[in-house]
Amino acid sequence: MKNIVTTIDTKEQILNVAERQFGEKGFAGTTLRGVIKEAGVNIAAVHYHFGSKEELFVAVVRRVAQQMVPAQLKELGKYTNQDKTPSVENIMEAFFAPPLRMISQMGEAGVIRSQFIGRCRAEPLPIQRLGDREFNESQQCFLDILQRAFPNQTRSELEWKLDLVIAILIRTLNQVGQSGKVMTGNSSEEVEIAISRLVKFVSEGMKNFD
Amino acid sequence: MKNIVTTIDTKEQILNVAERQFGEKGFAGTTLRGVIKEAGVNIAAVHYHFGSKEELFVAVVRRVAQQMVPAQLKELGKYTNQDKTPSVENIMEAFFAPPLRMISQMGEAGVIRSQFIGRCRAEPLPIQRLGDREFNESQQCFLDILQRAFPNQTRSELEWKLDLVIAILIRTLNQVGQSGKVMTGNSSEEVEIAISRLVKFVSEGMKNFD
DNA sequence: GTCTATAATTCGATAGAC
DNA sequence: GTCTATCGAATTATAGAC
Repeated sequence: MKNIVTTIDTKEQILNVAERQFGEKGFAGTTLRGVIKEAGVNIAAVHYHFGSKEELFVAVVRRVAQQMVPAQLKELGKYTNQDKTPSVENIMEAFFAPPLRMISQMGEAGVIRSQFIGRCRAEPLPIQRLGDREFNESQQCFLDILQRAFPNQTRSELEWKLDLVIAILIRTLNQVGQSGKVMTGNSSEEVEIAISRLVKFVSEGMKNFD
Repeated sequence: MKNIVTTIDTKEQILNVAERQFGEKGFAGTTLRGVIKEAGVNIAAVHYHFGSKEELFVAVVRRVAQQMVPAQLKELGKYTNQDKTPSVENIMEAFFAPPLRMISQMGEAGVIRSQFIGRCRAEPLPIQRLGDREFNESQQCFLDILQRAFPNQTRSELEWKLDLVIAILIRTLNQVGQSGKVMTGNSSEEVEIAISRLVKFVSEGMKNFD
């Protein structure tokens, strides 16, 4: 029988530090040597566990997406599984709330996560796609339900609007990553206020159509 | 008397290529050797004319800001110099229109410029500040006039809203940098349509207040 | 102003002992 | 799985001839 209580294993330790440094300095600005120094592990360990710098980045992205995307889809599922089409306010709340609540509950790790998620969309193209592949799984679902809510709008119209809503979420996450606050603070009440502000900010704009 | 007709001088050639490569690959992902290779100049020329990689980046930012910021302030000046406070639609158009019109008129160079401006806000922190210093000169002016238009809203409320509007502009510029199109195309009619869509998308959200 | 040559680091990745 | 040692390549920056 192996040890039950053990120190944080090397692999997870590397992932934690890599998430912070990729988020702070970007992919190109991060060096494996900087990661292993802060993680207190050997340089060869990163190649043993992940293979390369790029595969380490993908591993970090996967770990984040596997927590965030299901939470968004579950929240959205509340509305897709009934006949009545949800209001745009419902849809927007299902979009903003899961990542912001998750991050505020994570404390300091949530600040790091915010910065990493924001950085993913800011990466130059070959790297950015590595993140998009994992995160944009929910995007199609939101587009579908938006189409039901707004049958008068074309698909391409809803696409550029959702794209701007994503930009707003990413910017909000970036601010969390830099200030540690969701607008005014990090308590659950303040996070809920921020969510409702964001929903109000974008909902009217979603309703317009050409 | 010197030559009137001459080849593009080294300094400007470096700036042009650097703007493209910084925009495409970011600061950390761009190498001086890559720039001088594409520019067809010698590696020593960069240090002779600019001093260092970071100072070259600042020089590119300055050249961009010196064209964009005055255009925004001039457009905004139409409304600040009269007693009647402008509508939020007027203010938002003064914010979106100058950069988008400028870029669409620049053709291929405008696509490169879009990508660079978008990349500036995406840079990790020490580099990002180099850009903010030059671009955010107009931000305070927009905040002031928004405060006149919305005396019921607090300063901090207007600040996070303007921050999100900036994120929307940056995202739109990023899309131009990747697709070459302002939403649907690059003709002046299509650009004007895109501007009015963006204005309509954000204006209602600006009017809300707690 | 422009060039060659090179200094001085630093990078990702690997080989091989344990 | 973890370590040391190191390879080969690439980086910014500079020195000095022209």
